[in-house]
Amino acid sequence: MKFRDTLSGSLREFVSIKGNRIRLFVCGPTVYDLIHMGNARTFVFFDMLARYLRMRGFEVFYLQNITDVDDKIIKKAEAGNIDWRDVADRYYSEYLTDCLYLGITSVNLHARATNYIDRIISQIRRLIRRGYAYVSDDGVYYDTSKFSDYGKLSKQKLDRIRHGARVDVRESKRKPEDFALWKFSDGHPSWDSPWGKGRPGWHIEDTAITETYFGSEYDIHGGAVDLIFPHHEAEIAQMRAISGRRFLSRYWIHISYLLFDSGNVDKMSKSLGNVVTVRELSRKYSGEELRYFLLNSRYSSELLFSEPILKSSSEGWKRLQKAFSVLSSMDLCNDMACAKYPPFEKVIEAMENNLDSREAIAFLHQLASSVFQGDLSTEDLHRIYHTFLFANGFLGIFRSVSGNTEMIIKQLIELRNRYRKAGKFDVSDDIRNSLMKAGVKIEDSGGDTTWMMIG
RNA sequence: GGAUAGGUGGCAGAGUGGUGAUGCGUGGGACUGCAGAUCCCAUUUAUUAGGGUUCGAAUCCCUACCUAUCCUCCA
Repeated sequence: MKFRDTLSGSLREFVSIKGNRIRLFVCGPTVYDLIHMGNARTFVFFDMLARYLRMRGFEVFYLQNITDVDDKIIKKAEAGNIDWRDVADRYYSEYLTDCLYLGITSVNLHARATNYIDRIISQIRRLIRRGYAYVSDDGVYYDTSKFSDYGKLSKQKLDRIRHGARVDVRESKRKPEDFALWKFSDGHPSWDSPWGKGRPGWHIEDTAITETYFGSEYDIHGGAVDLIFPHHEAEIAQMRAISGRRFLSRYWIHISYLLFDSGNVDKMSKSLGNVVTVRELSRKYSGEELRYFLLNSRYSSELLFSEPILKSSSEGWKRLQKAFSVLSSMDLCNDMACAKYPPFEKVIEAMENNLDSREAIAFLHQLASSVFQGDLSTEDLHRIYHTFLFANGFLGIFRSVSGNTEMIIKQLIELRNRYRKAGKFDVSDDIRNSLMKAGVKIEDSGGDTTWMMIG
């Protein structure tokens, strides 16, 4: 398997550090608001990656941090006159709700920053001892001039950077590119430290968390492209200064932006105020539809979003979902591992080539067409069904229902067809409407009636 | 000013040297109690522009223009 690695800037064959065990870390949200589709793109992608790796036989420990102490959380708490912990708790739980909706099931551990204050302090102490950090009048800062590889990930040449291009430079820093490890503060929240009361800087929480579970080096670090500089640059500087190793993470995967076409085309972000939340969309679209839209693109390319675009994507999703429903109702072998009918290699080939989920989806569409065209051998049908099941294991784009529900639906459809044959269309239409209300869409074609879960 | 990724049909979006995937949309036909879906056919010269390399370029090189993003809030 190969994918684009940010540090080397090229496609690299993936080799794990320790056999079939993979340690994956992905930057999670700052819990001060609901997540939007741009956030979802990153989280859905890494969910797919973790699931895929597991299906390929790797044992993946997927760790994600939750930033639960941050200026934005504090600001929100002050504005609403509530405790900052309540803000963090609430939006953490909203985040988990959205993840559930999006079918994100692969994270082993969500690590909340405030549970790792001791480790954060320990890391800062080690950085100061090794001469990589200094105490200033408003906090403890990392001295970037001591770390020669600073800027390597983002390919920035520090002498060419325009300081303060967007954010004012603090005078308490020795160099503009130095970053805060600890911010002095008496208010809430604050913790005691050897240098004074305060709260951690943003970058140090991640290395504290990864060191706790992974040690100083691990396999894959993921996030969106806006975290490359300075966040991930800072993480590398912190951990490598402490460990003396060549790497923090062996591979870096960055997800490109979701652009929002709302008249102007910009990246979707809270600070630009052009967000569409997952919660909002959940009223009109299923989590599977949203996943389909997000995974039907290459992670390394920008993806354009607008409601009309999502809607047309959704039409494509319905076609695939229908094919899946048809296959599910055909009484085919359910055991994906069954050696007699292996899934087509094409799906794996697509994924091995830079995690190209959109190529996998395009192939499923080809299979769907052949299913609709008919004239397939039983063996082909088995293999196609297994390919759908296999792909769905990591794509998570198809809906299915429990055996009991399925039985009831089938019986209702049978009943409806009896009324249809008898010409009692008012009754049969009532049954169809009732099923529709329950999210079951049925269609008559030829002599058969097919059904699928929608909405 | 520096850096990164791009510019492909009406729309979204693949494709790194050998007539351009896939989905949506549009027009026509078949099927159909209705609805919907599906199938068939069509959408006939879609690769930002201009140069260059090559038997051959969306793909490699150069120039220009354009878009998004980063340069210490950000998924």
